[in-house]
Amino acid sequence: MVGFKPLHSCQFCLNELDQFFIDERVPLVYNEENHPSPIYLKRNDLIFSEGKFPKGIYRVHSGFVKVYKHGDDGKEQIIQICKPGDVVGFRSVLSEKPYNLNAAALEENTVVCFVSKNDFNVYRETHLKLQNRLIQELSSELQESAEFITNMTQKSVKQRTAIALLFMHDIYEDKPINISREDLANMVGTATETLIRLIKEFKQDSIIQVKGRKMVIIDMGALRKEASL
Amino acid sequence: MVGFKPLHSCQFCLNELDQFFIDERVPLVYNEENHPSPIYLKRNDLIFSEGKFPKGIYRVHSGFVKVYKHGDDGKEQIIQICKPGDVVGFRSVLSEKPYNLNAAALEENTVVCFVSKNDFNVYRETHLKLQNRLIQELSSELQESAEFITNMTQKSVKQRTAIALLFMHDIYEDKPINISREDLANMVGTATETLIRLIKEFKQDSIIQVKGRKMVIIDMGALRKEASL
DNA sequence: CGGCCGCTTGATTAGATTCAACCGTCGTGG
DNA sequence: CCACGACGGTTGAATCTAATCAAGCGGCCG
Repeated sequence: MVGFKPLHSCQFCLNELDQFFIDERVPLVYNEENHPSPIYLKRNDLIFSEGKFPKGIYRVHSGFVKVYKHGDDGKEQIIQICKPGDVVGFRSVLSEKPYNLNAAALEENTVVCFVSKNDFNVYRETHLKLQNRLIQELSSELQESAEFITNMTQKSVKQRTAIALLFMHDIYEDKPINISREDLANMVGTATETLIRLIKEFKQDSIIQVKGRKMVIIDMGALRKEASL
Repeated sequence: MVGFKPLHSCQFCLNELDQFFIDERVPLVYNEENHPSPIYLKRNDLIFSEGKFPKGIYRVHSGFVKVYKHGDDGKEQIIQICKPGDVVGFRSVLSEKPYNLNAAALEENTVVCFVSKNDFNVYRETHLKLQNRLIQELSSELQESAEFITNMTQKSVKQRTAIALLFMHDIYEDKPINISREDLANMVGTATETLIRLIKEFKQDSIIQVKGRKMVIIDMGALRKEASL
């Protein structure tokens, strides 16, 4: 169960694409107005939103980005969390369809870098290796998506909460997990109140430590157990 | 809400890939033992299963194929339904990872055609247009997958049942929907008993007609309404 | 004819949502 | 400087949806 990838992680460490960002001098990159500067974001600042046509792709420089969808009642369902180095928004560029998701900063002081659709496409079409790598990456993500769907439909809220915590622990690389209860609930796909009660349970069972909004996992084994059964 | 694509449909009507199947003389195609014959399947016969490495791709010739994942408790979650003309199993070939899903015939007398991984890859690498088309297709499917996830997490079982019925109606092209209650429940992600009760409700509300296992939608408008709210 | 499988129904239970209220903190404006 | 309000977090109680358990039905096949 180690290496279990519960929620989509936009793990975009493609050598070929990294090369692209080096070639294009990211992160000292051009923003949408062609100014050579990164984009600074506050918590919940939008990067792109549903229905709009993509102008380019965004690489997370620091902080985290949530990619989510609004349900009918307005509740957010978080589909993926992107961390520094990940690229967000490229699927819509590739599919040539409008965004069907929203992306926003998960944390204060998130910085992303913009690369125009055109620059990306030109590079892409002249680097066959990248094309192949993209096909492989997209197929993998599609495979993971089936995993994710099965987790969401078949696991209990408690299991999903455990999975989300393990995922965030990974993302935060052993630093305390710092995420709003609401965002975490939207990852898990449950009500905020329910999530809080489960966090409390895990705390009482000495599986995690909670200080304010920050959480530290102290018993990985127990949490993994909760996640799978 | 028309054209709403609730569950993944492996809508693989890529001109370039169709060309491939013409070139390769599918459906009079080679099976896994290199015999020039299609594969005949009974209901629930496996086409491929989790953990195995892909040997090639399969094109549905007649009948339907379900692609599903086993949850921890053994319950199936159906991820997609493939109809004649659709291609199944190509994602694992492209990602170069083992299958993480199972595929099986949904109906008696389902026929699929096999094309070896090698034939597919050779063709693919010599037809750049197909490469681009694949990237586009995979990205689109990934976008749809977000839609699907949001539906599964935020909609009620009743709404999801309505969505599944609309989808099956589409698949069956106005012919009566013919699917086991269990399979339908596994599409919706609910217990068989719950599904049956909802079918009964829709029947009592004169939204569908039920004759044995076959179902006909008689009030599309009402069903669409149920689906979205 | 018997037994199995898919389908159906009823009753009970459990898990999660919803509603309501309260607390503490932070930022803003009087 | 303090008061106020907004917001995120937390708790309790009531409600509801859907799962589970149990049982019966009908048809089909061996």
